[in-house]
Amino acid sequence: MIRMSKETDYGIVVLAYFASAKEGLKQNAREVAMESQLPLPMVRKILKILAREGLLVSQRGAKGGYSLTRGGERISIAEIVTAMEGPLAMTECIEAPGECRHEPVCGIRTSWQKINQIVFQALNNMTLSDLTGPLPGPMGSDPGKLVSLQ
Amino acid sequence: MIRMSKETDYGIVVLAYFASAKEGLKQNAREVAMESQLPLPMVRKILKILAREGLLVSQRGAKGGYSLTRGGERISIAEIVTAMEGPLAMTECIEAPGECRHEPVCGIRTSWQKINQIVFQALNNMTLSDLTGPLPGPMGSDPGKLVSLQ
DNA sequence: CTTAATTAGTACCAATCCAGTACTAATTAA
DNA sequence: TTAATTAGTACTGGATTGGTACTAATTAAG
Repeated sequence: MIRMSKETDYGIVVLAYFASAKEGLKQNAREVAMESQLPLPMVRKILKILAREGLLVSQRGAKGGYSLTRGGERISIAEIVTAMEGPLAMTECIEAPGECRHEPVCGIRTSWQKINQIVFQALNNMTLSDLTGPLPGPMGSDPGKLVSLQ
Repeated sequence: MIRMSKETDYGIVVLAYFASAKEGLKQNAREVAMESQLPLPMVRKILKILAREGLLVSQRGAKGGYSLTRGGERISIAEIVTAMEGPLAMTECIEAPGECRHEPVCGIRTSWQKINQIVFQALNNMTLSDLTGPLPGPMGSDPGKLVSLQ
């Protein structure tokens, strides 16, 4: 199954929450967990990752917390996915070239790279702001470009 | 990690093999396993699924085997993925609406549907023939359309 | 200076999922 | 009738994942 891990899914939910809140809002893990209805230990784990990867800035100590490093319109979904789970790699041969023992006789590795790239671009064309914008309705910073896909 | 399961990956490899062979070629599981360098039991399993899902036509009994039901240019990658693992669902709430307990308070489910759709369209725009075409070099029935994505 | 609150880092665990295998039944060419 | 082959299903060991626990480092406030 081609599926987002729950961790990544939650990461996007958490970031969408920050993006939809007042610009520059700082909140601690407990507050984020409350608001997003996600388990606190999980939220802690995710916030740490997002801070380490530079999508959130953290302040340690009492009255500490997290806030977005940039506006939601400047954070793509692809970037979040990459932060949570490393470079997008839909097959083993994308992530670790040379390790698949079929690689020498596999005629479609080049094609996998293209498929991977297409999916990446699709995720890269959507931003956090697109998620938190007015719903339902047209979405995306450039919906026309996306729709032209079909 | 957003990754194809090995089963799906192998399914695409196997189908690409059929598509690149002589039009209408019929081969049994053993032959396919030999050619594709994949484990025989796995190949058997995959061929069964692809036949059940209508991408391959099977002939049972001695001298039986499998062949493509259509030309490779009429089989999309999205179709293969769907055959191997059911409808593309990047999150639980896509596959089983109503089961995620966060759904009532989740502000981004509609967006997930759009992301899912974009990825699907990306995979739907690429066919088996695109995989087996001349490599290396430009690929796809309409490379320009794909490239315009960036 | 001390304390309490908070993030950072790491290690851990149970449950689920997945790649791969095994076995039996049904079908068919010879 | 036999041998070859696909159809269907069940099983398993190992990897992955969702989630937790614990300790160290940092900092605001009294």
